[in-house]
Amino acid sequence: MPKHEWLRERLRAEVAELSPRTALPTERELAVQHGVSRATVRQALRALEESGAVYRVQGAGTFVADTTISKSLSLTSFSEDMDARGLRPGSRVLVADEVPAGSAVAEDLQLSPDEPVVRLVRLRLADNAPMCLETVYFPSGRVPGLLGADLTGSLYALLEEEHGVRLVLADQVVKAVTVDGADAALLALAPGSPALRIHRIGRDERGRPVERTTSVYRADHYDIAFTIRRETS
Amino acid sequence: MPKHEWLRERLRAEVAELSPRTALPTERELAVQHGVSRATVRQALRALEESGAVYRVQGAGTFVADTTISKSLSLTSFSEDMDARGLRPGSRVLVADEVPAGSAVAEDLQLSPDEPVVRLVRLRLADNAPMCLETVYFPSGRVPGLLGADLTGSLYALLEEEHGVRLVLADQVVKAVTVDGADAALLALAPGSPALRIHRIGRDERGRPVERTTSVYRADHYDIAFTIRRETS
DNA sequence: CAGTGGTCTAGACCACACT
DNA sequence: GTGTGGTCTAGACCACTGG
Repeated sequence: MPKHEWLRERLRAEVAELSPRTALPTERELAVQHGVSRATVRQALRALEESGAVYRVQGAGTFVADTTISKSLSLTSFSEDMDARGLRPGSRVLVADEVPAGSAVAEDLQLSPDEPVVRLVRLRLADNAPMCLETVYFPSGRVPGLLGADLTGSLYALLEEEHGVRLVLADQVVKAVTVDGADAALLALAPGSPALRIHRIGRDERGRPVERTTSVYRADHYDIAFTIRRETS
Repeated sequence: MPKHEWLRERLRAEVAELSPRTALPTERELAVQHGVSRATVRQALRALEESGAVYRVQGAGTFVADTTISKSLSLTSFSEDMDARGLRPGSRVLVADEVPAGSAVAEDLQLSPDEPVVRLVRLRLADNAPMCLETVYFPSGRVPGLLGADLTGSLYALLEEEHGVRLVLADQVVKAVTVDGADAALLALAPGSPALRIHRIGRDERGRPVERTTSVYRADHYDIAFTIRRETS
């Protein structure tokens, strides 16, 4: 483990025990205390600042931040998301097949409309209650044999372990909708109930699209909480 | 202007002209070319990587990223948000007064329930059409004289210029709702229409809460688009 | 294997905050 | 003024990619 990571985690633990607005030792002191250079200290502190654990004031010092939600929005699978909320994730696979991409999917995944894609429609459960209706498309070429695997769990783990596909980036669009008809019935909602629709294009480390997901979440049991920062102008 | 910022903007402009996956010069070459040290080059490249303009592969090089939406979600005012969408922002002030905080507002702003807060309810317009219904609370002590100012424009600019309050951080919760009654009428929507409710606690550079806003956006004309990253594990 | 980005060092000077 | 974080340098070694 690199020194800056080690130091970051060590400081993160120490900072968690301190009161907000307490001053940390100076960067030069931390460098001496932990036997590293000041540049390494700064790399560790930069990460803590980005994660909202501390703030820095030029000329004054580094201080413990006020307690906040401070979950920056990060790319997670449904399973991970539910785990973080203390709910047990589950799945009911409604559709699992291979179809031509079609124009909309092809555009999102940067394919030709007649190229094959794996389609997966799942009802996602939290503590056995319907939470989200999810439709996922993958380029067939990136996930050979996927349809033969167990599709009830986390696809992200499956993608990484079985197909060497790491999702590291995603473009998302969040919108409010109302659900009707079959969707409402599947989600155990009255027609006209509000829901969050999240459209996502997941990408690998090189920015190539590898996943296109549309999720519809029950509004009564789901919201999105996160911390945002102002652009440094 | 620091060298790393100058270099970052210079590289950002150059990168914009190149095709995705084109390799940039090596860090050592860039250092020589621009007469700076490699550490400075790395600081500039790190910023470009964070903003999604390039990606780096250890052992291979630095490359131009695929074109994506790549707007990381950042803290913006309604006015700035509409400007970015090419719409002309406007306001109709419905309420502007001072009231006791009450328990809910007091908790969010870390005040006592009987401390005074400035309350502002505004119908926000985009190209003169209703877009969003917004209720804002400020601790009165942080914004003396605010009620006497022009409240139809950007509050963020007003806060910074008149009161030295810089919002740099916000905790947000996004939820889907349906609107009814007076809210629906104000937004020119049929009762039962979907809407995005955004609850925000804005904070200054030290993490102290200075603003509490609840906004209800018309779903038919508003969504949230942004790019997220996977936590580096 | 050569070359890349990732890490780390020891030092210097600057801009800013506080006293 | 003194001390802080912010910037910058020149150099070194490591881990990884790719021919």
